[in-house]
Order: sequence, then structure tokens, then C-alpha cells
Amino acid sequence: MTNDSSPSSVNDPLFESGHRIFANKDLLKIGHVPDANRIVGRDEEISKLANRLNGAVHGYAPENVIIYGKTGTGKSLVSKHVCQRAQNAAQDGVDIGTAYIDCAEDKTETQVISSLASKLNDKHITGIAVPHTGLSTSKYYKLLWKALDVQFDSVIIILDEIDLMNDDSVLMKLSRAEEAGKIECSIGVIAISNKIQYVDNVNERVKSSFQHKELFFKPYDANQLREIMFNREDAFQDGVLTEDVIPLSAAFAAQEHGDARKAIDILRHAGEVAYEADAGQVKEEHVRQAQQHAEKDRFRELVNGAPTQAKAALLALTELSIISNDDAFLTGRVYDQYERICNHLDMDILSVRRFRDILKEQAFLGVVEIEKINKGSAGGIHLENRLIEDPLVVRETILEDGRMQDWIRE
DNA sequence: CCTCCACTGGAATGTGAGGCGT
DNA sequence: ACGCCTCACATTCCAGTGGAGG
Repeated sequence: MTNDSSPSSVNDPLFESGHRIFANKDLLKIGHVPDANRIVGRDEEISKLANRLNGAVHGYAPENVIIYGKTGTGKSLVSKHVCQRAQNAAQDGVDIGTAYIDCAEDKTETQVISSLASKLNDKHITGIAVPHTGLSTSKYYKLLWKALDVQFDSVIIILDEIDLMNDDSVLMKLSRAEEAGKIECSIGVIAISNKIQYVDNVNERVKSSFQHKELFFKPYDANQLREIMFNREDAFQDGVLTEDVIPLSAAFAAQEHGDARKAIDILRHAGEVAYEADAGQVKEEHVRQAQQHAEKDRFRELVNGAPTQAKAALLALTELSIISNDDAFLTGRVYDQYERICNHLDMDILSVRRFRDILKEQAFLGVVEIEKINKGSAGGIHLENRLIEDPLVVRETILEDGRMQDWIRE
């Protein structure tokens, strides 16, 4: 959390001293944690979370919390912030430890426990050395318990992106440790997920031992996004931003899910676009370009990352869109086209039922749009599938896949 | 207001890959 | 090497759906 260092530059003419556009690009980095007074519109969430963790400050057990919310709604930020405040607010004689784990990096039980042990262990106090690798899971647990007992009365552990962790038994073991008498120190877990259904998929045994409260983070609205970006205005040189840049970026991001990360991404991109265009100022057009760029990138990633069958389904939809004048098609029609494509490419043909689910998945990802229509006595309820992006662009992206290349329209 | 169409979507069940303990 | 368990993906079956048109 030491991002505030300004670049100390030795003047080398090869690397321009002082960027024309950016003054301190670090402020636009993803992990950047702003000062407390710069956290926008999350007061309620902060105080709710603090209430849950209140126990820790007085030396007894904090509650477990699962935080839900879409990406870029300040979940990690608020968690880190509250932990820090809890640590500072701890009463005399109460020692609080905090640790932050990103489950995108540490996906397995062993990795999580080993990271926790090495983050929470202070060698000078405990005399324990935690090797980064090489021990069995249970040994890491033992090291962790020991480190906790020696140093802390309670610990707060943040498990970010917990839905990416392949093993949920960590939750159970952490919450059971104290009642099982393995440690004296009490543990509170803040689990962060952007999937609302996370708990539904958790193993029953884990669920019953991991008693938790839930907290929902709402998306930012355009005003809050604007304020968030104004707070980081110093990332740019004075006077470089024209006045409509931030409001426009905010509007773009608000249209999607009120994602602050995205808003800042757009802002940074706009700066880069302006720089590359040799412009002296960041203008509205640069924001628009940046937004389009981001949109295309996102889309490419989605399509490229889709499984082969999903690509075939999408390809069927693009072909129909290109051939016909309409842009929306009933599932049956898309399925026919899909069958043709599969035959041509020598792929397995999935059942209609499965095919529907694949399209639905793509709709969830925002690649297609599905509308329910009712044709009455002429055929009851149907789904109409429509591509969200330009079919020619989608087609091109799909055909980048080697397995798809054999498909040439007759 | 009732019928009726043809697809929708939930549930049960099957299958194969991968991890785990022995 | 072996069976056992879990998980993701896939199929099969079928009751449910809801507005146009009588």
C-alpha cells in the first residue's frame, strides 16, 4: 500500500522528463487505494462492514462476512480500508492482524494457507520461518496456527475473488479452528465474490460451519463515478483534461454496470490515445475512441475464450444475420444453421436443449441478446436470438479459431 | 374467455476427466 | 495401480407457458 511515491527522475533525454499528458499515472492503477477521505459513496457499506468486525477491536470474535457486488463497486477497497481502520482502532492490549489474499493468484487450499502464514508471520516475534513451498498442507496450517497464537488476539482475513478458488474447505477450517481448540486467536473472514450465487455452490458441510452475514454492494451511479475520477485528476498534468472528459467517461461506465475500474480504465486509455495522437489535451473524441477500443477488446476476449461449441452456435447466428435482412432469429432456425455448420466442420452436434443453454450463456456474457416472444396459437412461446455486435466483426473473430476456419459460406 | 400451438426450462440421469486416499 | 468421489458437461423427458385467434 505504498503507491504514493512520485517518480524520482534522473534526466535522461531519451526518456522525456515529465510526461506531456500524465503527471502520476499510478493514480490510475487498478490496485491503487485512495485515502479514506477519497472513498466515494460507500459510507453505508463501510459502517456496515465495520459493525460486523467490531468484535475484533475489543479482542473477541469478528463475524464472517461475504460481500457480493459486481466488479469495480469498491468491494476490495472498502474491505482493505475497514481492516486498516480496525487495526488502528484496536484497544490497548488487543493485537489485530489482517491479511489480504487474492484467490485469483492463490487458488488452492495449500497456496492460500501458505500465503496467509507467510503474510501474518513476523519472524522477529515468533521465530518461525515459513518456507514458500515444500510443506504439506497440514504443516502450513500448523505454522499458521502457531504464528497467530503467538502474535494476535484476532485476525481479519480478506479472501478476494473467492469464487475463483477451487476448494472451499479453507473457509470451514478457518472458522472451525477456534472452536476446535486449535488456537486461542479468533478469526474473521471477509469473502468477496462477484457471483451472487456463490454460496449456493458451496459444499453443505462448509456452509454450516462458516456462519456468515451477507453484504451487497450496489453499482456506482454516474455522479459517484464522476467524483471518483475527479479525485484522481492529479494523475494528469494541469489543464490537460478538457472539462467534458470525466463526465463522458463516467457516463460510459455507468451505462455498463457502474464499474469504477472500467471508468478509470477508459480515462487512462483516453490519456494514452491522446498521447499517441500527439494531442496536447485529452478531448471528448479521445474518450470515445478509448471506449470503442475497450468495447472491442472485451468482445474479442469473450468470443475467443468461448468453447468450440459456443463458437459454432455464434457462427450460426452470424451467418443468418449476414444472409438475411432480419437480425433476430428463432432458436429453431439458428439450430438448423448450427447443424449445417457442425456437419461441415465434422463436429459433434449437441441436442437442442443444450444448444438453448449455450445461447443463454452467451446472452449472459453479453454477446447475444435473447427476447421472449409469443406467437399465440401460431406457435406459443419462442426465443428470438440477436447478435449484439456487428455480425461481420463477430464472424471475423470466430474464424480466427483454427477449428473454425474450414467454414466457408457457400 | 377458452383453446392451442410448439417451444421453453426444470429435473433426473448419464458420462468422462481429474483429484484423493490407500 | 485401484476404486471412490466430485464436477462439468450433455442428454432425455415432459409439464408449463401465455398471447393470438376463434
